[in-house]
Amino acid sequence: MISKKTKYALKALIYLAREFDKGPILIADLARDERIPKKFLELILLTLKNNGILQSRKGKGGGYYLGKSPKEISMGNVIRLLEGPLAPVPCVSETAYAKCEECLDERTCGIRLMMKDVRDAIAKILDGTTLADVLERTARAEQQEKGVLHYYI
Amino acid sequence: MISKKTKYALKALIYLAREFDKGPILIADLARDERIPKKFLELILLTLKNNGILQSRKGKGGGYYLGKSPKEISMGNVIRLLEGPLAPVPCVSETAYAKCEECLDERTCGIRLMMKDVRDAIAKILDGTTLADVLERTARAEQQEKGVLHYYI
DNA sequence: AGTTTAGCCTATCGGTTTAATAGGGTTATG
DNA sequence: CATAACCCTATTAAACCGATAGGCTAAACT
Repeated sequence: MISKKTKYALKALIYLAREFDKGPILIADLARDERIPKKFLELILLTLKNNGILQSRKGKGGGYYLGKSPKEISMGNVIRLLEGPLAPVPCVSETAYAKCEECLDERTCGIRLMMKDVRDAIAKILDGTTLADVLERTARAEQQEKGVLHYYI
Repeated sequence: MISKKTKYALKALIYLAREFDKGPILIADLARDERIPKKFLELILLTLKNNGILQSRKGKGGGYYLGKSPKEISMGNVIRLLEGPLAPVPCVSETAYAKCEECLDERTCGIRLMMKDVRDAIAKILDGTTLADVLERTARAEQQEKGVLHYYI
């Protein structure tokens, strides 16, 4: 299960994507609208900024905004920043490989082979989905909901 | 990342599968051979037993053994017992659904739609892999290693 | 220049989870 | 009936999570 921190980050990014090209957004506004503890959100936005996902401006009229287009921000990238590697065991991670201490022979470990499949499946989806894709799916689902509502009323 | 507890469980199951139909195995032997803290292993084997994966016999000549054939033990089942739901967010879990507190409209949440894909991909692999499959992949990898070794010697 | 605004940074805290240990209790078998 | 071996509850230390506190720094407007 992913942490609240990561969920907050994703919600913040979606919020900022919706306001893309409309100038900086205040932490306070974002926190209020998405019901995220302000001080906690500060830390999250800061790490996103330090990793090139976001940019910021200080002082009056400042705030946070996307550092690049929603099409260039992959969910895999964001989740790795906040949650760590996608792999279920360190010995199959592509971005943060580490030997499993308790493993005797990594090359013939059956668990590892299975977990590699799992990691690849997760990475394929998360690295292949951009912030723009998430927005689009949301918009499509909203359209569909409206259609269903109309039908029943 | 999965916990040590789950890794220990998987190693223990593989060990017991190798000794399938050869009578009960002592916790102490398993702990020694797989380098798992004995008391910790006791708890793990107990929960596996309480969930029908293992069986045990008490008293002299006792020990643990598989409750069913390796072909009937799915990795998904085992991992869920020790690690909890496979889903990355509770709102897409099939076995332990729960509403995400912070979610305003679940039906149109783009994150949820993406996470559902992730869950399905993970579940497809883990529920589709049995203990017997893991043993077989290990055996195959060992054969290949031997072949490579032979070639180089 | 000075003041306000708003992000930047470090430290801390209570609560929960993880990994491991302790210490007996219970049950079946020889 | 003694003993081997599993069964069960409680406790611990360390790590992590979610959240908060409090000041620092930089930018902008007057």
